[in-house]
Amino acid sequence: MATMQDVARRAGVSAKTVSNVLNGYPYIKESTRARVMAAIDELGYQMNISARNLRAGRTGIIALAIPELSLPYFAQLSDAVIEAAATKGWTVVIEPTGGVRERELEVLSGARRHLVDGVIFSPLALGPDDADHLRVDFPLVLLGERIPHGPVDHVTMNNVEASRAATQHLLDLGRRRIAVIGAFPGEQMGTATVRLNGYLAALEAAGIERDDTLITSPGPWWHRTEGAQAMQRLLDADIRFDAVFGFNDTLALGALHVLLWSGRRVPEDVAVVGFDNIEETRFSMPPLTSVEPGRLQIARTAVDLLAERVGGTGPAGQREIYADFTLEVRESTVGRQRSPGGAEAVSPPLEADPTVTPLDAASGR
Amino acid sequence: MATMQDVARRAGVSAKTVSNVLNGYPYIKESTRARVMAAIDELGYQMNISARNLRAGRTGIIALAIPELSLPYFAQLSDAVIEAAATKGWTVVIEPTGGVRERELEVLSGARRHLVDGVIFSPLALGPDDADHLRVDFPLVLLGERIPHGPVDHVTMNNVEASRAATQHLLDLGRRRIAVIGAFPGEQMGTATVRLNGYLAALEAAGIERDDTLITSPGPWWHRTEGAQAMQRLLDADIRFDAVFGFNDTLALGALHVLLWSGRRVPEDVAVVGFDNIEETRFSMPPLTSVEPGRLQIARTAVDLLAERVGGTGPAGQREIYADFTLEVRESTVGRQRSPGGAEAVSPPLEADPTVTPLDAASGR
DNA sequence: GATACGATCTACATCGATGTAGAAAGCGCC
DNA sequence: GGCGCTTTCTACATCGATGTAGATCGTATC
Repeated sequence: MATMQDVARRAGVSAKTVSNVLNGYPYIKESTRARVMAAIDELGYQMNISARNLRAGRTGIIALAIPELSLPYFAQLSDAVIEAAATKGWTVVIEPTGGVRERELEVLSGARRHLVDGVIFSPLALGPDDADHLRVDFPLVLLGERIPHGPVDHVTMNNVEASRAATQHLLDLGRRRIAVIGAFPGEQMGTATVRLNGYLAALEAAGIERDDTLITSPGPWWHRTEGAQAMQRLLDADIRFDAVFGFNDTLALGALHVLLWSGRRVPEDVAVVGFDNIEETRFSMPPLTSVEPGRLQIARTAVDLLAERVGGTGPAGQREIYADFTLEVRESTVGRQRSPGGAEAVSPPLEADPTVTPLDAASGR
Repeated sequence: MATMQDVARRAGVSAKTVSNVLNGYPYIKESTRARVMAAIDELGYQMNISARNLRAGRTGIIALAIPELSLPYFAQLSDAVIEAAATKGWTVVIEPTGGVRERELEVLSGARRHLVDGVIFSPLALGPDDADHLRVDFPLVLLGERIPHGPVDHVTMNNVEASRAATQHLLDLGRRRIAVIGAFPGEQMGTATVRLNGYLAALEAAGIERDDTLITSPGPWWHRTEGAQAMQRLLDADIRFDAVFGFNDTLALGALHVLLWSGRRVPEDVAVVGFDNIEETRFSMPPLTSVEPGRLQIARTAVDLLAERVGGTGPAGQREIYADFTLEVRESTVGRQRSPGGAEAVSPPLEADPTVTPLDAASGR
């Protein structure tokens, strides 16, 4: 494979001049630049990244450490991070930790310090007590709410506010007995805790008393099946409610399914809200109202913060940034909104959604 | 950061000796090795990957080019590839092409030739006519069925056989009118085509005549909603059928939903089969019988083949490898299988499944 | 005691791009 | 004619690990 030397020889200049051309050094005659570019083309020259990295002390690669790609939220987040990183000329390696404590600590041990310029880390096993482990000697940006006020830059969303808004939406619709699916008493700090707080805050502001029979704790697993079971228990216990708030979409979808199964009408009898705005929410029947956590913004912000750290710019202290959430209101709370044309169909609407491209929707293979 | 020289000085040996220790060179006195290891520990030395790569001409990184991480199949495949690569000491960068032709061609242009040792490529936009583009000068392994007999190593599953087996399973249950969801007449070659072929082969072997009213073409998008719509059209048209074969799981799940909604019993009135064995199939109600395409095997095989090419071993000609599929039989075709204990529940069974870890199931965040 | 050989270690060049320092050429100006 | 300045380009060392060639020291062999 051709090297910079080869190009230089062919263009009749020094290797450094080729380097200068490629790096946009200004003091180069147009004729020289043209000769160099021609030589590059003719030889099909491509720069050796390893050599450049060795010189520069940078690799142009960042790591994204997440629990698992199989979780839709993280898959979609990864897509967004890869895209954001690409605009900076960065490549991303994804490091699935499995949410295993040991492997999360390994991420922080810097085993890949030399491979990557920085790390974006979304812990699942580590908690507030592990904040000290975050004092590492490489650029690090933290995601999520497991470690609220650690010593590093942190991007998250305002879960409390988002959860409060989702609850408020239900209150605004006149619902007064709102069941919760997803509480997790065993948790020291995390998603379940903050989302419950938001829910309680909304109730309190509305002057509604907390009713613990409405708050179900399906455990740490937040699959459809747990949502379904929790809903079944509510129904079996004859608890009365007119709305359900699932702390993530899969819980909500599981609950939705059991509701319909049991003959309830959604949203007439029971309104349902989820959280995360995974793609499936648009395709459930009825489509599920959900909180969009600002995935894209989180991804971009995390990459930007990391870039500043890598570049040595940015303030001394750590930063906390909250992405903007939005509530995506769909039929599961407000019912069929008859459009002017008034098309009728059993399946959910098919309008193009900005985040749905043909590809996104392509075959499962 | 400490270099090999620093370690060498501290241990009182030459840099090369440190290198030899780290690379398992056999002729080293135990005492020397110990001193070196001690020095490494004391200095917290970590090897500079860029330098090693420059010397070795390898990077230890491979690229995985896929359409989108948001598609569950590819997310799960990526997880598997990352894991398989890790056992070889390789790191994976994922390159989402969006299924866009241009970006797929860019993958083959070798823009990252110097960053990665090889590429595993699952095309979506490219087809059989593009086979020539696959003649690249870096190690490449192809996945999927878009380009059946290209000039490079190829790992796929036997879609025809798998599809035939799924159909046969329905035939074995006594079903004779099997509706298909997922045909795609516009396709030159691809998943829809080969799976339809398998279906037709099974019918023919059973002496059942093809009935085109049973074969629906929901288009290139294979979401739940398309499955639901296709099923609705079948019902509206009063087509009679006793089984449904969805060419992927989301199509099947959408169809399943409409079936239940319309009052059909599954599987008593209609048996349903999907394809891909995505995690959700275990959590639908009833759980969905589906073809497991051998994801893990595909991932491992692809990495192995690539390793051979990178290492320069392996035969001259290209290889075609078909991963073993299995049919995961669940309630959507055979109904509730009463276990000896005979527990009864509305929700799907909760037995631990080897592929479901607590993490895999953890919160959506 | 000389030779051969294995075990153990080292010096040095090398991979390819780039930072540093400075050379060469052209131009304006006193 | 000499000085200073800008533009354009080059030589060389350097980043850190490793392949190559070979030095050194024992020990076994005859």
